[in-house]
Amino acid sequence: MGATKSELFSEEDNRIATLAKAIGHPARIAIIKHLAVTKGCICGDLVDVLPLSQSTISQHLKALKEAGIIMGEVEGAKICYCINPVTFAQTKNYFEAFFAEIKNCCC
Amino acid sequence: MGATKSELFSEEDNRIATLAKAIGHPARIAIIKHLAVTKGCICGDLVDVLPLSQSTISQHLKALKEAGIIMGEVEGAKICYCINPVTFAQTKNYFEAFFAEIKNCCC
DNA sequence: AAACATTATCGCAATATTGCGATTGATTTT
DNA sequence: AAAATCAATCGCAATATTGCGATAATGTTT
Repeated sequence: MGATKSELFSEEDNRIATLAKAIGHPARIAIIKHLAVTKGCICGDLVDVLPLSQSTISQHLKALKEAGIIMGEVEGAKICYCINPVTFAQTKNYFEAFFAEIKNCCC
Repeated sequence: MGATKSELFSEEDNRIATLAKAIGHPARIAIIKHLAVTKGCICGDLVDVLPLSQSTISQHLKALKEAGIIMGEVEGAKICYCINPVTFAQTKNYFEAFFAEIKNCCC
């Protein structure tokens, strides 16, 4: 196989897993942090800051965009990427709810 | 390639990425939730509850254990898995700090 | 219009992940 | 001791991810 059998799990479990997976790479963490500090920047800026090629960074941006964590706004030839405030707040809430739901322990 | 170049990123970014990655699968979310509700159970119980094979669930348990999110205690032939309260609290803190660090927006 | 800047995408290779059945090793039960 | 239970691991196949260079597509400058 190799593909996650997401149809076997709840919407909720899939949603938080998808968000966590999107965050689950150091480059994407670094991208999110940089977007937060700069309050939005273009891909080229990230290429200057991160030790990865342009095509690789573009792919990570795509992954974050598909998960709904960031968004891009066209500004002529450039695209200004920034954290999507709405969905990022939702993401935060999902994680908070998840961690609150656990808070138990142990054998 | 195919391998993440983690040596190029900060300890902190790698740590949260590793934790997020461990959580980034619906089966592992479901496992964590079940361990929380039952306050610990054996692999066989998870096999009864989840629509995956024993070997697959065993692998997911291994992944969660390696990330430090859960731990296993030998009880004769059985192994009682439960959330590791210490590291889980740390995980929660990491995510809280990460989300707090962002809380900005946008272009 | 030509040169340039910017970013997405394609094609490729290497590696990782997901999932399963079968087997193994260990403990319990009968 | 034999049979049964439990969970880890091996081996395999399918798919996904990571990363890069090259190219394409679009807009900007000169």
